[in-house]
Amino acid sequence: MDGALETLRTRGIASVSARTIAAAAGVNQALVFYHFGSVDELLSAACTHGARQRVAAYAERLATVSSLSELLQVGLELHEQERADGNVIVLAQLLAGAQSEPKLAPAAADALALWIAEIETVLRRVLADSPLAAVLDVPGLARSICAAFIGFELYDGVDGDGAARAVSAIAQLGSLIELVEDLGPAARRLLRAKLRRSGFERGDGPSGRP
Amino acid sequence: MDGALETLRTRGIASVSARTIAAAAGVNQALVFYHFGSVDELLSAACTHGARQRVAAYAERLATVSSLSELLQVGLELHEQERADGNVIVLAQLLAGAQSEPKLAPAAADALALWIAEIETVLRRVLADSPLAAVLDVPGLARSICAAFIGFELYDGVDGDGAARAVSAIAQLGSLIELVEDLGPAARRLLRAKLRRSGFERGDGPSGRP
DNA sequence: GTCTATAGCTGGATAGAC
DNA sequence: GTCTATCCAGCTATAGAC
Repeated sequence: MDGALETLRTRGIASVSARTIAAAAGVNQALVFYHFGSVDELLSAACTHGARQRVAAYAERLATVSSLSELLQVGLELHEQERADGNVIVLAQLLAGAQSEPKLAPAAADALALWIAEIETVLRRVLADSPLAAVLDVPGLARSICAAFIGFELYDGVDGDGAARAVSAIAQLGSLIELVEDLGPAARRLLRAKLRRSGFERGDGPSGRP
Repeated sequence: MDGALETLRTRGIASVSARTIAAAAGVNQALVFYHFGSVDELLSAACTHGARQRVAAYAERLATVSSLSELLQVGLELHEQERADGNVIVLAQLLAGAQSEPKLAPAAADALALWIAEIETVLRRVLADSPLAAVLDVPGLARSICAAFIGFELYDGVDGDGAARAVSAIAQLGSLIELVEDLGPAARRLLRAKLRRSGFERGDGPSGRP
């Protein structure tokens, strides 16, 4: 599985094969089929395994987060770490492969779900005593953050400078959201009205639960 | 080139080959090498061509946009249209391939640059008489939007429901930003101070130009 | 469990007929 | 410009030795 992740990371979904993976792992190609049945199943298992490891590794760090800007800071750290061990890019490669290979889709969705659940937990805690908690769709935001992260890592692969600029712009946006958090109840009512007028007020989520 | 885009869209970067592309185009496989030299060069040319076409097709629509929520609306339309003709997913596949095949990187970066330039123009116009124009990094935001869009489309391929929820959460965020736009100069000063305190104030960009 | 060997296929790329 | 024919490398998957 480590060989599979390494191959996905360094050679991409297009170059992944039983042979390239076996070479990375220093074993024979036939073992892929003996242990996993097919290359797709190995990729699925490896990706789930890798995501579990990485999410667990970040869970401790994320548990200390108590504000949006801190969460943003962890995101920047994760982005930095990606240059070294590239776990998000592995997920991106699996997602790319899953678009046209349905066998890979469940594993990709599951791996993403692990990250989403973690982000959702943090987000809910961070927004707990914020006026935004009642008005924002936290599960939707968690999904957005994870999806966007994938896009940023792919962009970083072809234009590092551009991606760096994109990341810092998002950091600014985060600060902006914190500013809104600190506004009084009048502005908060204005926000709710505006959201409702735009038709974006969600029908499900924490406040709508019976 | 149309055959290349179609193959990239329906079969993904992992299944793209001179043979599969030629079959999609209804021609012989050898023509790929006669006209483009290699599969990678064909993919690069096709992707640039496709991006030019799509950006041009949306330029007219984007020129009518005069607010953030309208821009958001166009984004939602584009996202819907992707289900039918899937141009962004082609870009995502090329980005995935470019991570480990440097020959594809320039084409992927160029295609993205076309979208970024378009979004940047709209963003600058939309924010022209907003207090946010002076404080936000517009080029960085344009890059963020494009990168995030890529991630959303990939996510949509493995979890349509989750992606839909992510998209509507972002729509909420857009409304939130508009709210901030409508705040008075006091809140604006507060925002600037907050950004500066966080160390996120950009050193380059429109306001810093001599 | 791990290896070699092999079948049968698909891949990039070229030569050469038309 | 487009085709057929071809080379050889690499692919998945299996059979069978150890």
